[in-house]
Amino acid sequence: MKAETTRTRVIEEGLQTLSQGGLAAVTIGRLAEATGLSKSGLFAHFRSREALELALLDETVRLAWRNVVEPAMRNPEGLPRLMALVGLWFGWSSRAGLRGGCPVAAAMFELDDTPGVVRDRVAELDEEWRRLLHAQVRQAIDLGHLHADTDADQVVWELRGIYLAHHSTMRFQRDPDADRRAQTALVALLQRCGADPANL
Amino acid sequence: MKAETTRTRVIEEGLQTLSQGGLAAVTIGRLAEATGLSKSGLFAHFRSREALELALLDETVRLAWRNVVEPAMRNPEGLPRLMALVGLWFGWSSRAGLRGGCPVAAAMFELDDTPGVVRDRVAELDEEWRRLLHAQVRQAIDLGHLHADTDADQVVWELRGIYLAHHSTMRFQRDPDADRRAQTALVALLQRCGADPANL
DNA sequence: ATTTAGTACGAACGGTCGTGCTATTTTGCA
DNA sequence: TGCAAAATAGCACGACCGTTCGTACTAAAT
Repeated sequence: MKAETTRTRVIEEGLQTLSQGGLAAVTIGRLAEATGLSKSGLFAHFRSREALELALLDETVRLAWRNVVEPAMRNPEGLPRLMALVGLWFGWSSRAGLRGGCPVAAAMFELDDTPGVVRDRVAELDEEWRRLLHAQVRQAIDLGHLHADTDADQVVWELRGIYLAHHSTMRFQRDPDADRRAQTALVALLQRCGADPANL
Repeated sequence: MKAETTRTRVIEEGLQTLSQGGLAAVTIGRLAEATGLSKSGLFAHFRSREALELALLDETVRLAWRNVVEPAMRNPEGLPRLMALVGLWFGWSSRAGLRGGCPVAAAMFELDDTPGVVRDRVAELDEEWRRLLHAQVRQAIDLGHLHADTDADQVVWELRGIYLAHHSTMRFQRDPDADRRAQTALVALLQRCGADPANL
């Protein structure tokens, strides 16, 4: 099964391209050249461009899980875990070794009017992520780390806003202040929900 | 000068395409077909694809100015004008007659790793917009509508986050709750800066 | 030892892309 | 009304797109 090696190489290379230039930049020709394969040789591994894109999304999930979710889950439930999760989330793609930005965020803006299987998958990932965030906020509320009347959905929504602002500040403006600004916004959001400032 | 008419028609059609599918979707062939021109006939108006893209960005600015900035400026200085500006900003593209999302927001995510004149222009627009927002926040502070120690840059940064979250909620998830969530976040942000709740 | 499956290649397909060059039509003015 | 100029069409180009095909070579299964 030498294919596994090759496939992995292709997907790793493709993930970098996806991260830097979005889905549109992942063409079979360029990917073949970058990996030293022929177009048809590479194509045989996926049998369609759509399948390649889905494979790349899957790999993105695995990467994010390893780099964000798993380490965050090692923290105690409630606010500490939420803080860890969000802290690992913001800017995770560079720490995961990607030379560009978050593939899912980019895909969301790229596909907002392009129906299809890939868009559907991205929507799924986004929803799963929101659910994960929601669960942590919920737990923080239940444990009394946040006000009982906190609107968890609103908190998740605003966290996404901070993430997107961080993403675009970092990747488009290339302003490293993004981290500080995001941290400030995060602390303000959680304090508004009654978090003890000492735990932020 | 029949050209003016035709050019206007092309740009209007192109703006819809740009709004719905991003810069990548604006191809000379498709645009020619949509306007009933020949590829070369349309091409003659702009002499390069880059020039066409820049022309579309210019038109976006004119549209945003008419639909967002001008009406907002008719409000009294300080917090009222800031509130009007932000209110007109969120979701402005649909109210301006575009069938898709904000062209600038989409371009920012599309071009984050693609250097060139177009990217530079988008960066300029983004910066000008932040300056405009900043000026309004600044004025609200000077007029005592917001706390004197308010960090105007931070406010602008978070406003952008709310805008992006609103944009993606509306256009990708197609969730009309976006308006309510954005309003909630906006009110919270301004209250944190000492705005009188009666004026929100 | 022979068949089978996996892996990769080169060539070619119909399309679309942006961009030139040269006609032809249409327009606005003397 | 005639004519120069402006506006548009027609056609061709090279490049790249995703995809298919036929064909090797290799490793595993029979």
